[in-house]
Amino acid sequence: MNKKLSMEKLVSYAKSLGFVYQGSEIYGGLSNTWDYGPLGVELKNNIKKAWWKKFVQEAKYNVGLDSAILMNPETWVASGHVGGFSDPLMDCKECNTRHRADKLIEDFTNQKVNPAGWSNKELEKYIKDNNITCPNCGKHNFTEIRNFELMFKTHQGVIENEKSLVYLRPETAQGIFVNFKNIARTTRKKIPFGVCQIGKSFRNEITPGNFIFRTREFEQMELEFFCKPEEDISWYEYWRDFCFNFVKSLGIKSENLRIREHKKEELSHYSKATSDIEYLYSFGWGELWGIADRTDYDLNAHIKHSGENLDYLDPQTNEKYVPYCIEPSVGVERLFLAILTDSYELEQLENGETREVLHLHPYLAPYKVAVLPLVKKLEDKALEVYDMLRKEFMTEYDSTGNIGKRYRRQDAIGTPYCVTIDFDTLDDEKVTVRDRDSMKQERIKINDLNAYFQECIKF
RNA sequence: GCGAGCGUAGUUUAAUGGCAGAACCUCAGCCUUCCAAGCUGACUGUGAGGGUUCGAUUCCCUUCGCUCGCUCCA
Repeated sequence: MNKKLSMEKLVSYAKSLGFVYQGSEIYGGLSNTWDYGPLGVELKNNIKKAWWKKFVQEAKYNVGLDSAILMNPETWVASGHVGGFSDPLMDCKECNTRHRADKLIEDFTNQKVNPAGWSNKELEKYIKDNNITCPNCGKHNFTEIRNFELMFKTHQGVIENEKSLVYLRPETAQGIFVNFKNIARTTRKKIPFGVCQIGKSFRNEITPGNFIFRTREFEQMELEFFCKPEEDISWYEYWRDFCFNFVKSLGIKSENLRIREHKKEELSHYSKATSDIEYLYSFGWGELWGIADRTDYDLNAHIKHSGENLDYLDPQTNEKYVPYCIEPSVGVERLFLAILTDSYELEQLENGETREVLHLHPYLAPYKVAVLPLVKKLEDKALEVYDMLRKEFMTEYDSTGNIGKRYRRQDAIGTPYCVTIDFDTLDDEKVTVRDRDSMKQERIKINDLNAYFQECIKF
């Protein structure tokens, strides 16, 4: 049975093999940034490729998009990200707990006072005048209110006085909503249809952490699926199941996955229904994929704010309406972490030794094949095979140490197949193909290798 | 951001107010005909900055980073 990797072990494993390094390490690092090494970037790219294949190429309803990270700031006013989402927080200096100023007042007055819309000065004054105490320790000794701005800000324009404030997008979804009309017109798609996008997003999370699970810079893979308002629930269920099956098809074990339906109280302001696909990470169950029924909230918000008409005209019924939107949204890094955690095994071998194996789906594996001469004398022939294979696949070549050691090294980075050149190869043009999971071996003609591996790594 | 804890080679660790040691990894050479063999050698470290001291990896301060807890997560 697969023993769960501790996060500590996973971090050093990922680092020492070249999957994930700490960001800016030689300068002492930068909080919660991680760089993807030669193996990490392959795995990450393969995850994205797999998603794109299933959600864009194979799903007949969907098309792709790559919208800009920097958007007109009005976008974020319309979406509600600017304005309603910076919370006035104050810390109790006595017991070091943190509280929302408006909530302190509401609780203190039993909802008789509604501080919504108050300025920070007003909130602070009310708390001081009424001697509101900390609900945790009962003392009255707070810091000043600090607002937590969750969006990254920067400026566009090189000349100081022409600089205008812009934000780094906190979600890719809005890029899709503002292009709704463009896409509907140019693709001639009819409802229902969806738009897929992979891209970086940025959030000033207050509490990042758990390795790459929550970072301030992260990559999302989002689908915004537009449907008739009355069909939202069935499409919501359709995509939830679609996503769940996708995760399983990547090789993640079912017992480490579950679907959790959000209760009414936890739903966000825009959502009618949400479920999370959760994975059992080393720190416990955590959200992997969120599937939300965003209703017509976003398109309506942009209609109101921009004044543009984003109605959809149904060509059959001549009916005009604003479509509903189902959003499955997954973080690439979270999927990466789940896959890495799930595929790791410290296997007990019959001879009493152990080997570390990453049971990655061959489609996801950074290297598909490793070419290994049995001994150094066979390098010339091995390099010929290497030259041939690396035109088709990510291929590794290794001739150091003994053959067993090289097999183990490939097991540890998840390479599904090793090709070994031995002395018989020189006579019969056949090589030994060794399978990572079963450790079984098979003789195959060099000329048949490309076709053989092509079949093996299918997704 | 606050509180607590922690930072020694790529990784795992030992030790010390007075030469920082090991294992694994990596690299080179020898050897090696299918699952981490062996031999020889090499590289690499006290997170950063400042202070106390004859001398600091060790004590003090600052800072950066990591972990845990609290608040937040559109």
